Amino acid sequence: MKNLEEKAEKFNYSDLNERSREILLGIVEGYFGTASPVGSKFIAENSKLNLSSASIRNIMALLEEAGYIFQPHFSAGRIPTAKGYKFYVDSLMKTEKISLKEKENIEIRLSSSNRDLNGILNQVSILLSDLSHYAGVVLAPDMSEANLLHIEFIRIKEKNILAIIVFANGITENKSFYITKDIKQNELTRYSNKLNEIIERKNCSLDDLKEIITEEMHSDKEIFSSILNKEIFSSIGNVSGYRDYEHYDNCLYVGPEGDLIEEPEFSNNEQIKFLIKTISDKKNIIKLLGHTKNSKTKQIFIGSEEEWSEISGLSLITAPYISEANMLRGSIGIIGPLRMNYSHVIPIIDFVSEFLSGII
Amino acid sequence: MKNLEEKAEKFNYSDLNERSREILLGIVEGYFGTASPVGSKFIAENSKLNLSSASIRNIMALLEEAGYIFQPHFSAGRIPTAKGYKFYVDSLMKTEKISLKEKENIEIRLSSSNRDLNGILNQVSILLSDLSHYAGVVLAPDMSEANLLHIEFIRIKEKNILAIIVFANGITENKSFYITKDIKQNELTRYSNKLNEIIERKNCSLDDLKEIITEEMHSDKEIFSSILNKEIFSSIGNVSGYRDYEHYDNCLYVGPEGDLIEEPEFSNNEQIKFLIKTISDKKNIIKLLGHTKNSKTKQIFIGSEEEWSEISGLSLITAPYISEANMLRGSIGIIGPLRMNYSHVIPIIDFVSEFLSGII
DNA sequence: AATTAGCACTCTGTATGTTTAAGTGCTAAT
DNA sequence: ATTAGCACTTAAACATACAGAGTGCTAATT
Repeated sequence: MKNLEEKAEKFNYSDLNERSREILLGIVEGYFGTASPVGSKFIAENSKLNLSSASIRNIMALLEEAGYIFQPHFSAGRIPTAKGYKFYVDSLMKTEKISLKEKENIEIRLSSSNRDLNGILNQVSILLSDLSHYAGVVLAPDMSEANLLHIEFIRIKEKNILAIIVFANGITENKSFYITKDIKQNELTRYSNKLNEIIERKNCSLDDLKEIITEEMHSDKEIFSSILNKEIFSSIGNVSGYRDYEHYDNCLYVGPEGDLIEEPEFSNNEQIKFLIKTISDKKNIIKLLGHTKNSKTKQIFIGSEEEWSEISGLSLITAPYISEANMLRGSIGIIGPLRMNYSHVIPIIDFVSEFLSGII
Repeated sequence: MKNLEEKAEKFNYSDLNERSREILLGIVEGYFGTASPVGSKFIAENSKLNLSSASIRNIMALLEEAGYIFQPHFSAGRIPTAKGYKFYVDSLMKTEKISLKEKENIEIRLSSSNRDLNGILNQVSILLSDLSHYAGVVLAPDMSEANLLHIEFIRIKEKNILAIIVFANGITENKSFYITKDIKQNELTRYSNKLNEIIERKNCSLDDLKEIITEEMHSDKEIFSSILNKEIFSSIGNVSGYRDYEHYDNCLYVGPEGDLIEEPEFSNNEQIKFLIKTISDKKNIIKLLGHTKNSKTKQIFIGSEEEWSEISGLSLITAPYISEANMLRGSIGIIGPLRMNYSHVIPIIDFVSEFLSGII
């Protein structure tokens, strides 16, 4: 059938014609509804197109040849491929508007008085799960560039110091560490007073502070020539575990996946196990969310054998959140089946990422 | 068969005779190994008892009548009931000793320099999962009775204050809140200096501090008659979310359940869903861990239809951890199948709870 | 009196064959 | 260019047969 191949070759992103688009849309949305393969008869009866099932079949053969849909077995209907979903999301889908009720829900749940970073991000992951009925995930921001408000050192016991770092947005980080020589509390206090004075004067980030101190060391030798600088600052230098993948438990928040396992694609035992393992393996999800954190726009990862195989059979919708004032960057996402309700989930992701950007 | 009933009636905890004990042990351990019902022939061949399968069958009928074992269907072997497991754990089991390698592993992984409570408890939950190959859970302690080391108030913005509370063990809590009238930073500093002076003098807990302030208010009106006391103290009064079940996300840490779903009891789809939902529903687990937190000893919850039905089909082994010095109390646990490797898991729970008691 | 060999019986799981329903691709007619 | 019609393919549902595991009971044995 050379003819078929030739025709199919023309089916790329730019020039799927109106009829093919309509049929692909019918297959994707039909599959969303029933979770089972969509046949030509169904399309013939349910689409605007006034065509017989036989004509639909001809076009379906083309769409299959071009890689947008496939048959699980010979006499079954069609299911969208990753390419098919992608085309749907990019060109066919009409996103719903987020409802006022949902908006209010989000605002109420994220306006708690708690300003602890852990608490907020954890809450967001749960919120995303609740709203989408899939699994919400949140990647914590790297705080090293955020503006500081206050630093405090407290002597816990001999040679053991606790650093409390408060950022301008009210978010705090604690870090305890050991030094080689004991320092009394009042000396620590003098040191932190000095740092706070610099912070107030210069309105700077942790990274900035490091540089400034190196300069000022010369002018105020009494305080800055001690072991304080070297040891303390190398310890508090890497707050917010994100940089080291060793401690990746601290930088990814995963909401409950309870509703997700009820989806029909997870009625098979192997698939449910793959789902659980995929969600448990934070490394992969961090990697994908990392992509988005460093980009500036929403991204959609559709897992297939060829691309994003680490989430093969699953879809991950992500968006970055950015606090301009503090240079904070992180990302949020929702993990669901390929057959995800994209038009509902995407506005949620958009709104939450925007709202989160505002409050951190 | 009146005879059977009469004999079975005598089978209670105290007087299972040697032979019955041996057979029950054989069934429990046989079932541990194969995950499928154990028949009389298997016992006849694998136990010390030199009896024919027919004799074994007679006793099995008694054990069944007494409720220690049951048959999933007429011509199947026997499976222990919850009562059977309980008897095994209480009277038949010989616990293994924890290996030196495991001990070292635990010590290394819990000796990180990070003194953040979240970090430690999260790490423990993961550690328990890793060691047991089931799901580790950790209930956070209620900090209201722990001795204080330091309190600090920082003005974030107008009418918005951040309280940093450092406990004597180096664990910190942060809480941001709003007050009705703005207070300048230097007044806040004076106030916290006063509190820290009391803390140093009296070596007290947050609850104690509340009382002391009420007394001292009269002697130092300038500081203590302000709105500081009423508003600030009512805000920092309830640290550590444990008391309010609303925020139960903050007080339970659940380790990865990845290995657990590979157990043969979860090959059925409904069971795997029940497992995921049970583990996701933190409320129930908090309730059970709460039992142990307030008791002083290890506890084993064996979920059946009648008892602990919230974890029906699962087993939860728990132990409290207690820091005598700070009056801190919490509990840890491992969730697994009924057919759990109790003799291996129990020493792990014991060691980890003891070690954790030592470091917090 | 306790134990056991032997046997009929029950139930599950697997293999096998049959039927039904859904859906296709192709050809010939419109 | 479209469609009606048809032969073909496959999965799923159902029925049947059968082997295997394990039981309870009875009669024989120790």
